[in-house]
Amino acid sequence: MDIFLKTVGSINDETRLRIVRFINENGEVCVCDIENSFDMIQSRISRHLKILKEAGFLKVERKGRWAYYSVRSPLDRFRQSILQEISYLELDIPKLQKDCKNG
Amino acid sequence: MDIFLKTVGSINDETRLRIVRFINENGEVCVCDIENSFDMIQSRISRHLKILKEAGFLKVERKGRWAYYSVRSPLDRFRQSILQEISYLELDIPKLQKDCKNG
DNA sequence: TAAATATATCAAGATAAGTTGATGCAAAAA
DNA sequence: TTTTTGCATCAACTTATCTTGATATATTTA
Repeated sequence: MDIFLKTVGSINDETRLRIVRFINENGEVCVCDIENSFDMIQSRISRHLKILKEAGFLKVERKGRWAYYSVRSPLDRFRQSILQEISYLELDIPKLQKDCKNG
Repeated sequence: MDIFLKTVGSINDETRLRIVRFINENGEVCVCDIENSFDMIQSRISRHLKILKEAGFLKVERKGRWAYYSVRSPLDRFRQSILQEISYLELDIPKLQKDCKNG
């Protein structure tokens, strides 16, 4: 039950809907990619990434000083259906801005 | 997007999970059935029923002074998958107590 | 018509969640 | 080794949500 509430709680916020869909559409991105693409301060983004990760939607991989977030795979049936539902929403998803110094 | 947030927001609360599953398992029940079965005050129950109704999970039918709530039908695919997921949860669902004077 | 019953709603207080700015830390560059 | 960069976390504040008790309304019974 707690993990269920964590899961639905994680998608009960427009900012996180936008972030998780951005990552779903763009694949692996680092925090500064998100920071550059969305107009948000970094602590805010880190917070939401953590929530989405702990809810089972995202995974992180650290390389050097970067943290790369992507959609966790495989996703269970329920989270898949949620992601699909999110993909249908009218949301303002920015274009990926790759201004970080990670090539 | 707003209706999506309303939908996931409505299931982001343990009390509502218990109520919606109770109704799903018992079919049509009135507010006082829920009041008698759960140990909750009536205003609290009414509030949660309203939220679940506005999120598209429940419907009401008024007969005399009673308001009968049941799961809305047909339910779209997404809400169906949510209800199914809720049916798997470890939740304390009371037995139906029919102490109201509606037969 | 008066009292009782079933439900809805509102205001006030309590609790939870989101945003911001500051700070800490580790890896890489100078 | 000092500085810079990328990220995480914390405290303070703001905003949203939940619970309760009081009250309102409508329907039924006495």
